This record gives sequence, C-alpha cells and structure tokens, in this order.
Amino acid sequence: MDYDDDQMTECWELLFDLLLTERARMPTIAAEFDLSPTQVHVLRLLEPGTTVPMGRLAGGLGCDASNITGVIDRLEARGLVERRSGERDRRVKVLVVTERGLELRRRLLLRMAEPPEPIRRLSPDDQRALSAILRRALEPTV
Amino acid sequence: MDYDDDQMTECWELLFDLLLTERARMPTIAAEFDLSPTQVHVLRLLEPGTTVPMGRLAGGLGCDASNITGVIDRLEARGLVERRSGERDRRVKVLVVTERGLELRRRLLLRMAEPPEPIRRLSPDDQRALSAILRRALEPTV
DNA sequence: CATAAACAGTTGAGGTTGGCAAATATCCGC
DNA sequence: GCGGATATTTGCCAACCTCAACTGTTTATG
Repeated sequence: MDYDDDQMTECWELLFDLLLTERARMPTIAAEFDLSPTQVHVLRLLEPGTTVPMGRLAGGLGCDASNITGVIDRLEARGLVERRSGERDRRVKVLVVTERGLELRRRLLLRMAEPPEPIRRLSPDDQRALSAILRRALEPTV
Repeated sequence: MDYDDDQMTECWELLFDLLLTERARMPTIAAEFDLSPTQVHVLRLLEPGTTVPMGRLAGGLGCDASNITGVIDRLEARGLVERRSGERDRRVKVLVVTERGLELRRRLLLRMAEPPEPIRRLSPDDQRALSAILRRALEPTV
C-alpha cells in the first residue's frame, strides 16, 4: 500500500516541522482575545446556526467529557455561549453561541486566517499547488 | 508584497485544518511513552551531542522560562536529561540528554515520523511536490 | 575597584486544562 | 416499571502556564 516510504516520511517530517512551529502562534492569538487555546478551539467548532451537544465537543477536542464542563462554564460566564437542554433527549445539553460569541468568533477566525510567514513567502504557483495537494489529502474518504 | 490574498488564505486554511487534525495525535503518542506533550517537545529539541541552555528551550517552546524548571525537574527525575552549570557563564544551566534519554528520544522520533492518513493517501507525485514546496516555505531567511 | 544594572534560573501564588472514578439524571428495551 | 446504557457533572489530583519576586552571577560604568 505504501509507495515510497522515504519520500512519504520526509514529506511528513517537513509538515510536522511547520506544524510545531505554527503551534506556538495559537496561545498568542488566543491571548489577544482573552481566551485560552482550548476556548478558541471550542469557539471554532461551534458553527453559527448549529447546535452542538457537549459530548460531541469532547470528541472534537479529543479529550475527556469532564473537561468540557469547566471550559463551557467559563465561556458561559462571559456570555459567549449558552447551555440549553436537548429537546428530544433531556440528558444532553446543546450549546449555542450568543450574539456576543458570534461577534467574537468572527473576529477570531479572521485573525487566525492570516497566513504565517512560511506561507506568505511562497510563490503564487506554489500556493496554488499546495492548496490542490492539501485538498486531495483532506478529501473525505469515500 | 502580497500576491493574491485569497489564494494565500485558502492555502493556510487548509493547512490549518490539517494542523488541528493532527494536533490531536500528539497527546496519544506522548502517552505511549509516558510523556506529556510538552516533555515530547522538549526531548525533540534536545538534539544529541548538543547542549541547550534552559532559556533557549523556553524560546523554542514559546513559553515563560519559569515553566521549564518544572518540566525539566520531572525529566531529570526520570533520568532522561541532566542539568549542568554553564562553563563560561555560571548563571546558565545547560541540558544534556542522558543515555536513557537518547534511547527514548530515538524511539519517540521514529514513532512521530510515521506519516498520518492524509499524507499516506497522497500519490508519490503529490508527495514529491509537497516536499519541495514545504522545503521552500521553511527555508531559513538568508 | 565598587556599585548598579542586566541577566539566567528558581520559587510561590493563582488559574486552566487534562484524566479517572463516582454520582446524578434521563432514556431505552423488555 | 425495572435494569442497563448514556450524557453531563463533581471531586480529586497532576501538569502546564503566567506573573511577580527572589537568588546568584555577570557586565557596564563611574
């Protein structure tokens, strides 16, 4: 199944390098909005118009469900999200972003979308090629 | 200075997606070696044969110097790294990886080098092209 | 040479995240 | 209606993170 192991590994190592380098940006950006990196991650996952059960959030963050309670507590205390009991199933609590939360989320995503140095320095051709390859890599498995 | 803002932003958004997806792998891999993600990051930065002052480590991790103390305390307690007073300047303490640390580090890096699904599924041509582009992106500024 | 400023690392307080186990409330099948 | 799953919460504890204050060492300056 693997075509060329060395080629693949080198590819991943480069990407991994970029990943670690840019990982350091997250706490900084989060701090600009008075948020923790986790809170940023949560806000990102709460797409406007949709309502997400807390359990699904835990899945999305890849962490234990018990953590989410505290994270949402703090976001709710700041009036950015709201807990509502599920209509069909009253065990679940679904999350909705408040007006204030949406406003913050919009600015936050805009800020995070600013490409970092390594991307900015690429030629337009490289950028186009990179986008195309990444789209193929992230394509959902059919 | 910016060629095509939309093209660049799309490129970064795709990469950012991949970054977030793969970020979740880190804690899992770290746990396989009884390490925290931060400890992994530190071990990765401590290249064999070199000696790194604690301050530089803080820079590499993008965090306050005071964190490093505790992180290194735990790594040292497990006999993976060693603190030594700097020879030229006795304020600094440089870190060296022990024999045990090197062994663990080797296995750890090998494990982390395993390419994840999105990379494995790419064609050899795409992998080659991706490597080339990433090399250009990460090229040190001359 | 002496004193002050700058610097590396540590310590302590306070807050957020992380996992695990136990408790609570609700749902589903029988 | 009863018993077993399921969603969230709570409590406990460890790690990480920042900031401010402190120790020891170096460097600059008068």
